[in-house]
Amino acid sequence: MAVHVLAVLAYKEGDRVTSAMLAGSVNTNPVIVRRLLLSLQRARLVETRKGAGSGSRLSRSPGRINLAEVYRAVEAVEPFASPARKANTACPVGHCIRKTLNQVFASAENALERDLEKTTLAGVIGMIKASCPGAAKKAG
Amino acid sequence: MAVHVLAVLAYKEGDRVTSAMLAGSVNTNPVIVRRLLLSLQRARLVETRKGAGSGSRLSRSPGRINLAEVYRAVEAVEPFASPARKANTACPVGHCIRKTLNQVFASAENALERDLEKTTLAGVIGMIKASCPGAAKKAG
DNA sequence: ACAAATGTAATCTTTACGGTTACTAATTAA
DNA sequence: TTAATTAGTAACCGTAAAGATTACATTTGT
Repeated sequence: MAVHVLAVLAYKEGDRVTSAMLAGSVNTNPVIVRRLLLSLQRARLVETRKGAGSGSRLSRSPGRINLAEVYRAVEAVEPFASPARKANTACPVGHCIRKTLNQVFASAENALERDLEKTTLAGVIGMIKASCPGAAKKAG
Repeated sequence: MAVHVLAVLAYKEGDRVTSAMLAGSVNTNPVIVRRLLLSLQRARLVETRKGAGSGSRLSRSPGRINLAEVYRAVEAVEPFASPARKANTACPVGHCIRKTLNQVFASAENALERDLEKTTLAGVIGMIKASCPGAAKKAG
């Protein structure tokens, strides 16, 4: 969803867009969008102003925002499940596996982010326009 | 959890291990382990037999099972959230973004799996033994 | 002052995952 | 052949996370 919102903002080329409009595109509720925008603000990806006639816009050009930044901004939980209960420390494997898996998963997540870094928001917009002839220029 | 179970099986070097024993190491319920083992069986990573004195073991040597296979065997949902509701097709971005994001996410997931491929179960066991002096050889 | 937006809290629903119990089916061992 | 052991599986519960919704305070522009 984060990428969707940011893509709309990129599409609007710096115009301020309200959470209600963004919610309309994502087909969700403005409050959901605002909560997401808070995360994106913290990551310095968007700028938001309150008040009449305001809204949000990208804080950088779409070519200078890559999807790894977006991923990190909204990443809620680890992509790999950690068991709810602690492993049995009486078992030698259970006792020591956590540290090992953390290493392996950190490496995998790093590989994921390296790949996401290759795509910018501008790239996403380009792909959308290429794959969808109708998406010419700013509409609703 | 899947990696944990497989690590125990690798640690036991081909001995058959019951779901109750595996559950003991992971500190969970045998039924949970059995459900997981079904996925691993479908992926031809473990062999399981019923009956007294039976249980599960790896169907290949630990050096020939990598974590990408494990990931694919137990992968339940897409790692990237898809919105519950469909995007608003009246918005040009909403209309066409899904296909684009699927491409990007497929690439990212591929990068993830390429990285996981680099680690085998034997590697995991080696890391555990290295990081944890107590994990010498088969205990409980 | 008023209208338009965001920030934010409270609550509800849905979904996924793990946990638990209970039962059936298969296989081994005595 | 009988009994014990073990996996397969269904049914149901509890919990946690994400989104959905409503409501309200706060800020800002006209």
